[in-house]
Amino acid sequence: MTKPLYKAVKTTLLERIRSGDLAFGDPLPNDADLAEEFGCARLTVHRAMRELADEGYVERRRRAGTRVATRASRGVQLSIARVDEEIFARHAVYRYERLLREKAAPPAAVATAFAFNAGQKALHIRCRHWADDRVFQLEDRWINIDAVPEAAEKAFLHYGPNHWLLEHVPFSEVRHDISAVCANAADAAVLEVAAGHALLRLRRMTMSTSGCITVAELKHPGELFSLCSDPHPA
Amino acid sequence: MTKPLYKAVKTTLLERIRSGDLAFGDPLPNDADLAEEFGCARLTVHRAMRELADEGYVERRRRAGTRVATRASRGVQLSIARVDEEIFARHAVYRYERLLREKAAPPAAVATAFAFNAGQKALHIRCRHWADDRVFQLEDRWINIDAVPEAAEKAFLHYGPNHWLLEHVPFSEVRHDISAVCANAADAAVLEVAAGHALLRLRRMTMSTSGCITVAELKHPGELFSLCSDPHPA
DNA sequence: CCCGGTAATAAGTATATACTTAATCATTCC
DNA sequence: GGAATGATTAAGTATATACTTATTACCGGG
Repeated sequence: MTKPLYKAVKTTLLERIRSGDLAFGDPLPNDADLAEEFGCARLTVHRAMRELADEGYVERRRRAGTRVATRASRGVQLSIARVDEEIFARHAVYRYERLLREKAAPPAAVATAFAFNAGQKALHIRCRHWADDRVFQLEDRWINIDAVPEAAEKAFLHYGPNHWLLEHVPFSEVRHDISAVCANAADAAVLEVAAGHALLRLRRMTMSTSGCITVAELKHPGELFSLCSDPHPA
Repeated sequence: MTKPLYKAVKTTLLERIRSGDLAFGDPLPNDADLAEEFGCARLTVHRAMRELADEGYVERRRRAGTRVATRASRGVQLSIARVDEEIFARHAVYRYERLLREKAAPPAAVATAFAFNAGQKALHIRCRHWADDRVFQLEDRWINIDAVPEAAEKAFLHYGPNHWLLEHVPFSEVRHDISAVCANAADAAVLEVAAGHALLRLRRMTMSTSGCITVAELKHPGELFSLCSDPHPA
Protein backbone atom coordinates (compact mmCIF):
# COMPACT_ATOMS: atom_id res chain seq x y z
CA MET A 1 0.00 0.00 0.00
CA THR A 2 3.03 2.26 -0.11
CA LYS A 3 2.71 5.20 -2.42
CA PRO A 4 4.56 4.94 -5.70
CA LEU A 5 7.82 6.82 -5.71
CA TYR A 6 6.98 8.94 -8.73
CA LYS A 7 3.83 10.10 -7.01
CA ALA A 8 5.70 11.06 -3.91
CA VAL A 9 8.08 13.11 -6.02
CA LYS A 10 5.14 14.66 -7.80
CA THR A 11 3.38 15.73 -4.65
CA THR A 12 6.42 17.18 -2.97
CA LEU A 13 7.11 19.22 -6.08
CA LEU A 14 3.47 20.24 -6.20
CA GLU A 15 3.67 21.34 -2.59
CA ARG A 16 6.62 23.55 -3.33
CA ILE A 17 4.59 25.17 -6.08
CA ARG A 18 1.38 25.50 -4.11
CA SER A 19 3.11 26.89 -1.06
CA GLY A 20 4.54 29.69 -3.14
CA ASP A 21 8.02 28.37 -2.40
CA LEU A 22 8.43 28.24 -6.15
CA ALA A 23 6.71 31.22 -7.73
CA PHE A 24 5.20 31.44 -11.19
CA GLY A 25 7.81 31.35 -13.86
CA ASP A 26 10.52 30.07 -11.55
CA PRO A 27 12.72 27.38 -12.99
CA LEU A 28 12.87 23.95 -11.42
CA PRO A 29 16.11 22.02 -11.23
CA ASN A 30 16.67 19.71 -14.13
CA ASP A 31 15.60 16.09 -14.11
CA ALA A 32 19.04 14.75 -13.35
CA ASP A 33 19.59 17.00 -10.34
CA LEU A 34 16.18 16.25 -8.93
CA ALA A 35 16.85 12.56 -9.38
CA GLU A 36 19.92 12.98 -7.26
CA GLU A 37 18.06 15.02 -4.65
CA PHE A 38 15.35 12.42 -4.30
CA GLY A 39 17.76 9.55 -4.65
CA CYS A 40 15.99 7.91 -7.55
CA ALA A 41 16.38 7.37 -11.26
CA ARG A 42 15.98 10.16 -13.73
CA LEU A 43 13.05 8.40 -15.37
CA THR A 44 11.16 8.42 -12.11
CA VAL A 45 11.55 12.18 -11.80
CA HIS A 46 10.78 12.46 -15.47
CA ARG A 47 7.47 10.74 -15.04
CA ALA A 48 6.48 12.95 -12.14
CA MET A 49 7.42 16.01 -14.13
CA ARG A 50 5.62 14.85 -17.22
CA GLU A 51 2.42 14.37 -15.29
CA LEU A 52 2.75 17.78 -13.70
CA ALA A 53 3.22 19.20 -17.18
CA ASP A 54 0.19 17.28 -18.49
CA GLU A 55 -1.88 18.69 -15.69
CA GLY A 56 -0.69 22.17 -16.46
CA TYR A 57 1.31 22.92 -13.35
CA VAL A 58 4.63 23.30 -15.08
CA GLU A 59 5.88 24.00 -18.55
CA ARG A 60 8.74 22.09 -20.02
CA ARG A 61 10.89 23.00 -22.95
CA ARG A 62 13.88 21.20 -24.23
CA ARG A 63 17.15 22.73 -23.36
CA ALA A 64 15.40 25.55 -21.51
CA GLY A 65 14.33 23.36 -18.62
CA THR A 66 11.16 23.27 -16.60
CA ARG A 67 9.40 26.23 -15.01
CA VAL A 68 6.30 26.79 -12.97
CA ALA A 69 3.44 27.54 -15.35
CA THR A 70 1.96 30.97 -15.15
CA ARG A 71 -1.53 30.17 -14.11
CA ALA A 72 -2.91 31.91 -17.13
CA SER A 73 -2.08 28.93 -19.23
CA ARG A 74 -4.07 26.37 -17.36
CA GLY A 75 -7.74 26.27 -18.11
CA VAL A 76 -9.92 25.05 -15.32
CA GLN A 77 -11.32 21.66 -16.11
CA LEU A 78 -14.79 20.79 -15.14
CA SER A 79 -16.51 17.58 -15.93
CA ILE A 80 -20.08 16.91 -16.85
CA ALA A 81 -21.29 13.61 -15.53
CA ARG A 82 -24.23 11.59 -16.73
CA VAL A 83 -27.55 12.92 -15.54
CA ASP A 84 -28.57 9.99 -13.39
CA GLU A 85 -25.13 9.82 -11.82
CA GLU A 86 -25.23 13.50 -11.07
CA ILE A 87 -28.55 13.13 -9.35
CA PHE A 88 -27.35 10.08 -7.48
CA ALA A 89 -24.36 12.09 -6.29
CA ARG A 90 -26.79 14.55 -4.73
CA HIS A 91 -28.34 11.75 -2.74
CA ALA A 92 -31.61 12.26 -4.52
CA VAL A 93 -33.89 9.66 -6.06
CA TYR A 94 -33.63 9.53 -9.82
CA ARG A 95 -36.66 8.99 -11.99
CA TYR A 96 -36.97 8.95 -15.76
CA GLU A 97 -40.06 9.82 -17.71
CA ARG A 98 -40.56 9.70 -21.45
CA LEU A 99 -42.80 12.43 -22.82
CA LEU A 100 -42.63 11.85 -26.55
CA ARG A 101 -41.26 9.44 -29.08
CA GLU A 102 -41.72 9.95 -32.78
CA LYS A 103 -40.05 9.62 -36.12
CA ALA A 104 -40.11 12.95 -37.79
CA ALA A 105 -38.18 15.33 -39.95
CA PRO A 106 -35.89 17.30 -37.65
CA PRO A 107 -35.67 21.09 -37.59
CA ALA A 108 -33.26 22.71 -40.00
CA ALA A 109 -30.34 23.06 -37.61
CA VAL A 110 -30.42 19.39 -36.73
CA ALA A 111 -31.00 18.27 -40.30
CA THR A 112 -27.92 20.19 -41.32
CA ALA A 113 -25.85 18.60 -38.59
CA PHE A 114 -27.01 15.17 -39.73
CA ALA A 115 -26.43 16.08 -43.38
CA PHE A 116 -30.01 15.04 -44.14
CA ASN A 117 -31.96 15.47 -47.33
CA ALA A 118 -35.24 17.34 -47.17
CA GLY A 119 -37.94 15.29 -45.49
CA GLN A 120 -35.57 12.61 -44.18
CA LYS A 121 -36.67 11.42 -40.77
CA ALA A 122 -34.90 11.01 -37.46
CA LEU A 123 -35.89 9.66 -34.07
CA HIS A 124 -37.14 12.35 -31.73
CA ILE A 125 -37.31 11.81 -27.97
CA ARG A 126 -38.47 14.21 -25.32
CA CYS A 127 -38.09 13.19 -21.70
CA ARG A 128 -37.77 14.44 -18.15
CA HIS A 129 -35.23 13.54 -15.53
CA TRP A 130 -36.43 13.89 -11.96
CA ALA A 131 -34.47 14.36 -8.78
CA ASP A 132 -36.78 13.44 -5.92
CA ASP A 133 -39.98 15.35 -6.67
CA ARG A 134 -38.47 18.08 -8.82
CA VAL A 135 -37.73 18.16 -12.51
CA PHE A 136 -33.98 18.22 -12.81
CA GLN A 137 -33.60 18.22 -16.55
CA LEU A 138 -35.70 18.39 -19.66
CA GLU A 139 -34.17 16.56 -22.58
CA ASP A 140 -35.05 17.08 -26.21
CA ARG A 141 -33.07 14.74 -28.42
CA TRP A 142 -32.76 13.84 -32.07
CA ILE A 143 -31.05 10.62 -33.08
CA ASN A 144 -29.71 9.99 -36.55
CA ILE A 145 -31.22 6.58 -37.32
CA ASP A 146 -29.26 6.37 -40.54
CA ALA A 147 -26.07 6.38 -38.51
CA VAL A 148 -27.47 4.27 -35.67
CA PRO A 149 -30.17 2.00 -37.11
CA GLU A 150 -30.42 -0.09 -33.92
CA ALA A 151 -31.76 2.97 -32.09
CA ALA A 152 -34.85 2.99 -34.29
CA GLU A 153 -36.20 -0.09 -32.51
CA LYS A 154 -35.72 1.22 -29.00
CA ALA A 155 -38.69 2.58 -27.10
CA PHE A 156 -36.69 4.52 -24.51
CA LEU A 157 -39.65 4.18 -22.22
CA HIS A 158 -37.91 3.21 -19.00
CA TYR A 159 -34.44 4.61 -19.47
CA GLY A 160 -33.04 7.56 -21.36
CA PRO A 161 -31.48 7.53 -24.80
CA ASN A 162 -28.32 8.99 -23.30
CA HIS A 163 -27.86 5.84 -21.31
CA TRP A 164 -28.25 3.53 -24.24
CA LEU A 165 -26.21 5.60 -26.65
CA LEU A 166 -23.30 5.88 -24.28
CA GLU A 167 -23.05 2.17 -23.96
CA HIS A 168 -23.69 1.09 -27.51
CA VAL A 169 -22.44 3.67 -29.91
CA PRO A 170 -18.78 4.46 -30.34
CA PHE A 171 -18.17 8.15 -30.74
CA SER A 172 -15.18 10.32 -31.21
CA GLU A 173 -16.07 13.82 -30.22
CA VAL A 174 -18.63 15.75 -28.26
CA ARG A 175 -19.36 19.43 -28.70
CA HIS A 176 -21.02 21.43 -25.99
CA ASP A 177 -22.54 24.82 -25.83
CA ILE A 178 -23.83 26.32 -22.63
CA SER A 179 -26.21 29.22 -22.44
CA ALA A 180 -28.94 30.74 -20.36
CA VAL A 181 -32.45 31.28 -21.67
CA CYS A 182 -35.81 32.29 -20.31
CA ALA A 183 -38.42 29.58 -20.11
CA ASN A 184 -41.13 29.85 -22.73
CA ALA A 185 -44.63 28.71 -21.85
CA ALA A 186 -44.13 25.11 -23.01
CA ASP A 187 -40.83 24.66 -21.19
CA ALA A 188 -42.19 26.29 -18.07
CA ALA A 189 -45.08 23.86 -17.94
CA VAL A 190 -42.92 20.79 -18.39
CA LEU A 191 -40.25 21.94 -15.99
CA GLU A 192 -42.84 23.11 -13.48
CA VAL A 193 -41.53 26.62 -13.14
CA ALA A 194 -42.97 30.02 -13.94
CA ALA A 195 -42.74 31.28 -17.50
CA GLY A 196 -39.77 33.58 -17.91
CA HIS A 197 -37.80 31.67 -15.31
CA ALA A 198 -34.10 31.48 -16.16
CA LEU A 199 -33.00 28.12 -17.54
CA LEU A 200 -29.58 26.70 -18.04
CA ARG A 201 -29.40 25.22 -21.50
CA LEU A 202 -26.80 22.73 -22.62
CA ARG A 203 -26.61 21.81 -26.26
CA ARG A 204 -24.69 18.67 -26.97
CA MET A 205 -23.70 17.28 -30.34
CA THR A 206 -22.13 13.87 -30.55
CA MET A 207 -20.02 12.85 -33.50
CA SER A 208 -18.56 9.60 -34.66
CA THR A 209 -16.16 8.99 -37.47
CA SER A 210 -19.15 8.69 -39.80
CA GLY A 211 -20.67 12.05 -38.90
CA CYS A 212 -23.14 13.43 -36.39
CA ILE A 213 -24.98 10.78 -34.40
CA THR A 214 -27.22 12.70 -32.08
CA VAL A 215 -28.09 16.20 -30.99
CA ALA A 216 -29.56 16.99 -27.60
CA GLU A 217 -30.84 20.07 -25.88
CA LEU A 218 -30.85 19.79 -22.12
CA LYS A 219 -32.61 22.38 -19.99
CA HIS A 220 -32.30 22.84 -16.25
CA PRO A 221 -34.26 25.13 -13.99
CA GLY A 222 -31.74 27.83 -13.14
CA GLU A 223 -31.44 27.21 -9.45
CA LEU A 224 -30.13 23.73 -9.33
CA PHE A 225 -26.98 22.90 -11.13
CA SER A 226 -23.57 21.40 -11.05
CA LEU A 227 -20.84 22.46 -8.76
CA CYS A 228 -17.49 21.45 -10.08
CA SER A 229 -13.91 21.63 -9.10
CA ASP A 230 -10.38 21.39 -10.25
CA PRO A 231 -9.13 18.49 -8.25
CA HIS A 232 -5.67 17.20 -8.08
CA PRO A 233 -5.58 13.48 -7.57
CA ALA A 234 -2.63 13.46 -5.22
CA MET B 1 9.52 15.04 -36.83
CA THR B 2 8.57 11.39 -36.73
CA LYS B 3 5.74 10.56 -34.36
CA PRO B 4 6.78 8.87 -31.15
CA LEU B 5 6.16 5.16 -31.18
CA TYR B 6 3.99 5.12 -28.10
CA LYS B 7 1.71 7.69 -29.70
CA ALA B 8 1.39 5.66 -32.84
CA VAL B 9 0.39 2.66 -30.75
CA LYS B 10 -2.05 4.81 -28.85
CA THR B 11 -3.80 6.15 -31.92
CA THR B 12 -4.12 2.83 -33.65
CA LEU B 13 -5.67 1.40 -30.51
CA LEU B 14 -7.92 4.42 -30.26
CA GLU B 15 -9.01 3.92 -33.85
CA ARG B 16 -10.00 0.36 -33.13
CA ILE B 17 -12.13 1.62 -30.28
CA ARG B 18 -13.67 4.53 -32.14
CA SER B 19 -14.46 2.48 -35.21
CA GLY B 20 -16.49 0.12 -33.07
CA ASP B 21 -14.07 -2.65 -33.97
CA LEU B 22 -13.67 -3.07 -30.25
CA ALA B 23 -17.01 -2.54 -28.53
CA PHE B 24 -17.63 -1.28 -25.01
CA GLY B 25 -16.52 -3.75 -22.43
CA ASP B 26 -14.45 -5.76 -24.87
CA PRO B 27 -11.10 -6.90 -23.58
CA LEU B 28 -7.90 -5.79 -25.25
CA PRO B 29 -4.95 -8.12 -25.60
CA ASN B 30 -2.49 -7.89 -22.76
CA ASP B 31 0.51 -5.59 -22.83
CA ALA B 32 2.95 -8.31 -23.73
CA ASP B 33 0.95 -9.56 -26.71
CA LEU B 34 0.40 -6.07 -28.03
CA ALA B 35 4.10 -5.40 -27.68
CA GLU B 36 4.75 -8.40 -29.88
CA GLU B 37 2.11 -7.31 -32.37
CA PHE B 38 3.56 -3.84 -32.70
CA GLY B 39 7.11 -5.10 -32.50
CA CYS B 40 8.08 -2.90 -29.57
CA ALA B 41 8.87 -3.14 -25.88
CA ARG B 42 6.16 -3.82 -23.34
CA LEU B 43 6.83 -0.49 -21.66
CA THR B 44 6.04 1.34 -24.86
CA VAL B 45 2.67 -0.35 -25.10
CA HIS B 46 2.24 0.19 -21.40
CA ARG B 47 2.65 3.90 -21.77
CA ALA B 48 0.14 4.10 -24.58
CA MET B 49 -2.33 2.08 -22.55
CA ARG B 50 -1.78 4.13 -19.44
CA GLU B 51 -2.53 7.32 -21.29
CA LEU B 52 -5.65 5.83 -22.81
CA ALA B 53 -6.69 4.82 -19.32
CA ASP B 54 -5.96 8.30 -17.95
CA GLU B 55 -8.08 9.80 -20.67
CA GLY B 56 -10.88 7.42 -19.85
CA TYR B 57 -10.96 5.35 -23.00
CA VAL B 58 -10.10 2.09 -21.35
CA GLU B 59 -10.21 0.60 -17.89
CA ARG B 60 -7.36 -1.42 -16.56
CA ARG B 61 -7.36 -3.82 -13.68
CA ARG B 62 -4.57 -6.01 -12.51
CA ARG B 63 -4.86 -9.58 -13.45
CA ALA B 64 -8.19 -8.89 -15.14
CA GLY B 65 -6.63 -7.09 -18.07
CA THR B 66 -7.71 -4.05 -20.01
CA ARG B 67 -11.13 -3.43 -21.48
CA VAL B 68 -12.83 -0.67 -23.40
CA ALA B 69 -14.46 1.68 -20.93
CA THR B 70 -18.19 1.88 -20.98
CA ARG B 71 -18.69 5.46 -21.92
CA ALA B 72 -20.75 6.05 -18.82
CA SER B 73 -17.63 6.29 -16.78
CA ARG B 74 -15.99 9.10 -18.60
CA GLY B 75 -17.19 12.53 -17.71
CA VAL B 76 -16.94 15.08 -20.47
CA GLN B 77 -14.25 17.57 -19.72
CA LEU B 78 -14.73 21.16 -20.56
CA SER B 79 -12.31 23.87 -19.82
CA ILE B 80 -12.90 27.41 -18.75
CA ALA B 81 -10.28 29.74 -20.06
CA ARG B 82 -9.41 33.18 -18.80
CA VAL B 83 -11.86 35.83 -19.88
CA ASP B 84 -9.51 37.86 -22.01
CA GLU B 85 -8.17 34.74 -23.69
CA GLU B 86 -11.65 33.56 -24.41
CA ILE B 87 -12.49 36.84 -26.03
CA PHE B 88 -9.27 36.83 -27.96
CA ALA B 89 -10.11 33.35 -29.21
CA ARG B 90 -13.30 34.80 -30.67
CA HIS B 91 -11.25 37.29 -32.64
CA ALA B 92 -12.85 40.13 -30.75
CA VAL B 93 -11.20 43.13 -29.15
CA TYR B 94 -10.93 42.85 -25.39
CA ARG B 95 -11.46 45.82 -23.13
CA TYR B 96 -11.47 46.02 -19.34
CA GLU B 97 -13.36 48.56 -17.30
CA ARG B 98 -13.38 48.95 -13.54
CA LEU B 99 -16.70 50.02 -12.09
CA LEU B 100 -16.03 49.95 -8.37
CA ARG B 101 -13.26 49.45 -5.87
CA GLU B 102 -13.85 49.58 -2.14
CA LYS B 103 -12.90 48.04 1.11
CA ALA B 104 -16.01 46.84 2.81
CA ALA B 105 -17.50 44.12 4.91
CA PRO B 106 -18.55 41.35 2.52
CA PRO B 107 -22.01 39.80 2.49
CA ALA B 108 -22.62 36.90 4.80
CA ALA B 109 -21.95 34.12 2.30
CA VAL B 110 -18.55 35.54 1.42
CA ALA B 111 -17.67 36.36 5.02
CA THR B 112 -18.34 32.77 5.93
CA ALA B 113 -16.15 31.48 3.11
CA PHE B 114 -13.34 33.78 4.29
CA ALA B 115 -13.94 32.78 7.92
CA PHE B 116 -14.24 36.46 8.78
CA ASN B 117 -15.29 38.04 12.04
CA ALA B 118 -18.22 40.43 12.01
CA GLY B 119 -17.30 43.73 10.42
CA GLN B 120 -13.97 42.52 9.02
CA LYS B 121 -13.29 44.08 5.64
CA ALA B 122 -12.32 42.68 2.27
CA LEU B 123 -11.48 44.21 -1.08
CA HIS B 124 -14.46 44.50 -3.36
CA ILE B 125 -14.09 44.95 -7.12
CA ARG B 126 -16.78 45.26 -9.75
CA CYS B 127 -15.75 45.38 -13.36
CA ARG B 128 -16.86 44.73 -16.91
CA HIS B 129 -15.14 42.76 -19.63
CA TRP B 130 -15.97 43.86 -23.14
CA ALA B 131 -15.76 41.95 -26.38
CA ASP B 132 -15.76 44.51 -29.18
CA ASP B 133 -18.67 46.79 -28.33
CA ARG B 134 -20.66 44.35 -26.22
CA VAL B 135 -20.41 43.54 -22.53
CA PHE B 136 -19.13 40.01 -22.37
CA GLN B 137 -18.94 39.55 -18.64
CA LEU B 138 -19.79 41.37 -15.45
CA GLU B 139 -17.48 40.49 -12.61
CA ASP B 140 -18.22 41.02 -8.93
CA ARG B 141 -15.31 39.94 -6.82
CA TRP B 142 -14.29 39.85 -3.17
CA ILE B 143 -10.66 39.38 -2.23
CA ASN B 144 -9.53 38.24 1.19
CA ILE B 145 -6.88 40.85 1.99
CA ASP B 146 -5.93 38.99 5.12
CA ALA B 147 -4.82 36.08 3.00
CA VAL B 148 -3.40 38.22 0.19
CA PRO B 149 -2.24 41.52 1.72
CA GLU B 150 -0.43 42.60 -1.46
CA ALA B 151 -3.78 42.81 -3.23
CA ALA B 152 -4.88 45.62 -0.92
CA GLU B 153 -2.52 48.03 -2.67
CA LYS B 154 -3.62 47.22 -6.19
CA ALA B 155 -5.98 49.56 -7.97
CA PHE B 156 -7.13 47.09 -10.64
CA LEU B 157 -7.88 50.05 -12.82
CA HIS B 158 -6.41 48.87 -16.08
CA TYR B 159 -6.47 45.12 -15.74
CA GLY B 160 -8.69 42.69 -13.90
CA PRO B 161 -8.06 41.15 -10.51
CA ASN B 162 -8.31 37.73 -12.11
CA HIS B 163 -5.24 38.48 -14.15
CA TRP B 164 -3.17 39.59 -11.21
CA LEU B 165 -4.34 36.87 -8.87
CA LEU B 166 -3.59 34.12 -11.35
CA GLU B 167 -0.05 35.26 -11.72
CA HIS B 168 0.81 36.12 -8.14
CA VAL B 169 -1.12 33.93 -5.77
CA PRO B 170 -0.52 30.22 -5.52
CA PHE B 171 -3.75 28.32 -5.12
CA SER B 172 -4.71 24.76 -4.72
CA GLU B 173 -8.31 24.37 -5.65
CA VAL B 174 -11.08 26.11 -7.49
CA ARG B 175 -14.75 25.46 -6.99
CA HIS B 176 -17.27 26.40 -9.62
CA ASP B 177 -20.98 26.62 -9.68
CA ILE B 178 -22.91 27.38 -12.83
CA SER B 179 -26.45 28.58 -12.90
CA ALA B 180 -28.89 30.66 -14.87
CA VAL B 181 -30.62 33.71 -13.45
CA CYS B 182 -32.80 36.52 -14.70
CA ALA B 183 -31.19 39.92 -14.86
CA ASN B 184 -32.36 42.29 -12.15
CA ALA B 185 -32.56 46.00 -12.93
CA ALA B 186 -28.99 46.76 -11.82
CA ASP B 187 -27.43 43.89 -13.73
CA ALA B 188 -29.49 44.66 -16.80
CA ALA B 189 -28.26 48.23 -16.85
CA VAL B 190 -24.61 47.30 -16.48
CA LEU B 191 -24.78 44.43 -18.97
CA GLU B 192 -26.82 46.51 -21.38
CA VAL B 193 -29.64 44.05 -21.74
CA ALA B 194 -33.34 44.16 -20.88
CA ALA B 195 -34.37 43.40 -17.30
CA GLY B 196 -35.46 39.80 -16.97
CA HIS B 197 -33.02 38.72 -19.65
CA ALA B 198 -31.50 35.29 -18.92
CA LEU B 199 -27.95 35.44 -17.61
CA LEU B 200 -25.40 32.73 -17.22
CA ARG B 201 -23.90 32.99 -13.77
CA LEU B 202 -20.61 31.43 -12.77
CA ARG B 203 -19.63 31.48 -9.13
CA ARG B 204 -15.99 30.78 -8.52
CA MET B 205 -14.29 30.23 -5.21
CA THR B 206 -10.51 29.98 -5.09
CA MET B 207 -8.76 28.29 -2.21
CA SER B 208 -5.18 28.07 -1.15
CA THR B 209 -3.66 25.96 1.55
CA SER B 210 -4.44 28.76 4.00
CA GLY B 211 -8.14 28.98 3.18
CA CYS B 212 -10.36 30.89 0.81
CA ILE B 213 -8.61 33.63 -1.14
CA THR B 214 -11.24 35.09 -3.37
CA VAL B 215 -14.84 34.69 -4.41
CA ALA B 216 -16.16 35.89 -7.73
CA GLU B 217 -19.52 36.05 -9.39
CA LEU B 218 -19.33 36.27 -13.16
CA LYS B 219 -22.41 37.04 -15.20
CA HIS B 220 -22.79 36.67 -18.94
CA PRO B 221 -25.66 37.76 -21.13
CA GLY B 222 -27.33 34.48 -22.05
CA GLU B 223 -26.70 34.49 -25.75
CA LEU B 224 -22.98 34.50 -25.93
CA PHE B 225 -21.07 31.79 -24.24
CA SER B 226 -18.52 29.10 -24.48
CA LEU B 227 -18.60 26.24 -26.84
CA CYS B 228 -16.47 23.41 -25.62
CA SER B 229 -15.38 20.04 -26.72
CA ASP B 230 -13.86 16.80 -25.69
CA PRO B 231 -10.82 16.71 -27.86
CA HIS B 232 -8.36 13.96 -28.19
CA PRO B 233 -4.89 15.27 -28.92
CA ALA B 234 -3.91 12.56 -31.36
C1' DC C 1 27.89 44.28 -35.21
C1' DC C 2 25.06 40.97 -36.71
C1' DC C 3 24.55 36.62 -38.86
C1' DG C 4 24.94 31.87 -39.00
C1' DG C 5 27.23 27.64 -37.77
C1' DT C 6 28.27 24.65 -33.97
C1' DA C 7 28.69 22.67 -29.55
C1' DA C 8 26.58 21.86 -25.26
C1' DT C 9 22.54 20.78 -22.75
C1' DA C 10 18.18 19.12 -21.06
C1' DA C 11 14.10 17.06 -22.16
C1' DG C 12 12.05 13.20 -24.69
C1' DT C 13 11.86 8.48 -26.35
C1' DA C 14 12.91 3.51 -26.46
C1' DT C 15 14.55 -0.88 -24.61
C1' DA C 16 15.80 -4.65 -21.45
C1' DT C 17 15.31 -6.22 -17.02
C1' DA C 18 13.59 -7.07 -12.55
C1' DC C 19 10.60 -6.88 -8.93
C1' DT C 20 5.86 -5.79 -6.71
C1' DT C 21 1.03 -6.11 -6.17
C1' DA C 22 -3.62 -7.17 -6.98
C1' DA C 23 -6.93 -10.22 -8.60
C1' DT C 24 -8.57 -14.47 -10.22
C1' DC C 25 -8.60 -19.36 -10.72
C1' DA C 26 -8.00 -23.89 -9.17
C1' DT C 27 -6.99 -27.00 -5.71
C1' DT C 28 -7.25 -29.02 -1.30
C1' DC C 29 -8.92 -29.89 3.10
C1' DC C 30 -12.34 -29.66 6.61
C1' DG D 1 -20.21 -28.09 -0.49
C1' DG D 2 -17.73 -24.20 0.90
C1' DA D 3 -14.02 -21.77 2.79
C1' DA D 4 -9.08 -21.25 3.15
C1' DT D 5 -4.83 -21.56 0.44
C1' DG D 6 -1.72 -21.21 -2.91
C1' DA D 7 -0.45 -20.68 -7.88
C1' DT D 8 -0.75 -17.85 -11.82
C1' DT D 9 -1.26 -13.96 -14.40
C1' DA D 10 -1.23 -9.22 -15.90
C1' DA D 11 -0.71 -4.71 -14.72
C1' DG D 12 2.21 -1.43 -12.21
C1' DT D 13 6.61 0.42 -10.64
C1' DA D 14 11.65 1.18 -10.63
C1' DT D 15 16.29 1.28 -12.63
C1' DA D 16 20.16 1.49 -15.89
C1' DT D 17 21.31 2.61 -20.33
C1' DA D 18 21.38 4.57 -24.79
C1' DC D 19 20.02 7.36 -28.31
C1' DT D 20 17.24 11.48 -30.37
C1' DT D 21 15.92 16.14 -30.81
C1' DA D 22 14.94 20.85 -29.86
C1' DT D 23 16.90 24.91 -28.17
C1' DT D 24 20.01 27.88 -26.32
C1' DA D 25 24.48 30.01 -25.92
C1' DC D 26 28.66 30.87 -27.66
C1' DC D 27 31.99 32.03 -31.02
C1' DG D 28 34.15 33.29 -35.23
C1' DG D 29 33.83 35.29 -39.90
C1' DG D 30 31.94 38.50 -43.07
